[in-house]
Amino acid sequence: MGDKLSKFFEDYLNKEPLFVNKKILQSGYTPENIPHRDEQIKQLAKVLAPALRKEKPSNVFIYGKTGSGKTCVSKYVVNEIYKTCKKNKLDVNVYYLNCKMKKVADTEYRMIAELARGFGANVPATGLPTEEVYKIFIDTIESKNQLLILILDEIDQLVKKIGDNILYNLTRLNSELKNCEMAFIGISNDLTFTENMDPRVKSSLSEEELVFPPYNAIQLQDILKERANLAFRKNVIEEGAIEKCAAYAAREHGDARRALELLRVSGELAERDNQLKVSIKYIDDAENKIERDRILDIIKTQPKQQQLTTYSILEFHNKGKKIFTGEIYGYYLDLCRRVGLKPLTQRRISDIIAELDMLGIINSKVISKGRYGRTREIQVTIPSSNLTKIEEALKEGLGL
DNA sequence: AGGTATTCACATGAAACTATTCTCTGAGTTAGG
DNA sequence: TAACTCAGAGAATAGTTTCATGTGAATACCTGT
Repeated sequence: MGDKLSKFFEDYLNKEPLFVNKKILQSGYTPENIPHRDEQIKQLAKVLAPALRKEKPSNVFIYGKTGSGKTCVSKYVVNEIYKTCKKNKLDVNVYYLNCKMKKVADTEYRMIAELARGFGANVPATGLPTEEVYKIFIDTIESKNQLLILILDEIDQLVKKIGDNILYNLTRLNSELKNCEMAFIGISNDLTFTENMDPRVKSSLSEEELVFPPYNAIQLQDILKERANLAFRKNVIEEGAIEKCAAYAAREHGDARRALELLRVSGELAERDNQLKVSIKYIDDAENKIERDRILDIIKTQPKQQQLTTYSILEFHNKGKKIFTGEIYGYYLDLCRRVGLKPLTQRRISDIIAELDMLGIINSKVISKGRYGRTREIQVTIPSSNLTKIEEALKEGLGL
């Protein structure tokens, strides 16, 4: 037994890995070269250029679907500006903030607190009035004469959640600052985002606008090839694999992030199977695995009540009938009794079902059954190959 | 037959409540000078 | 008297409950032919 294992490790070590540098395919990586975004880079650079003379550049709004290079390009350009400024001893600072990150910047308080922390202040997670946090933030940045460039990624999410008040406050802050200035780069996935926003905020925040079109399959191929060259050893990718990755991602509005993830996971799977090459079949496997892991992760980290709801839905799904809210609630009540949990109201379950829909675990649509009322018709979108694993995870989590 | 009115079974919204986490403040306590 | 402790007040936030209102179309109910 021990022999076998040590041989396994031995083999593992001697085997040439497929990857040279896996980091290059991971999502946080900012490449040196961004193909097919020259135009956008140039435009953004043009807008931000005044920063090099320490004048406040216009605020910019960047739109585009997920994985169209928004974050990548803005980080890249801003970083270049930062470097140049440092070289010329200009006090220009940049800060990147992702507003969607749970528990970090998804409320007004947390966002300002996070910004303040980013510039060195010490802000507690709770307990202070929001006004106070604003003051701390102002004080910290005002301690130096500087120009700030703030990248607010995915603000549409934040605004959707807590309103556009926060943006108004931010832009207004600028006029209260004596010592320094702030420029904003807002990044949004939602193209219609500014439409129902306070016009005052809109005009001051989106003085300039950039739209990132989605990549097409050919462009995705270029991106993948470039990164694959850096990330993998030479010639480990089978002919056509890259093309397939690109095609899959292109099908989903040209999401480069997805394409890269697909390629990375394919590589990981191939490596695990001791293959010398990443063959095409691994891409299908990878797509399956990504989806399964995503759902499994969501479900495992859900609170018990959500798990119960999900479980109820899956049980009904197995019976192969159409599923409606009322049935689920009934079954859910039953489950609660069995597990010994205090059941929630139907109102709440209704919301939970809507949340599950948002997460892409199920597909629900509101229909009217005429005389027999109005309800949600629910469909499970999990492919059946993944269903059993997920059910088991649920059962285990619930102790059933 | 054709047109209205009902009605069902929830959806959807808003507000209020609960519980938790954390700060700040000031009263009371302690220990050293 | 300075330093420390500790309870209470006040904030932010997540997750719910309560109350109120909305709604699409299958049926029930008319109506005049």
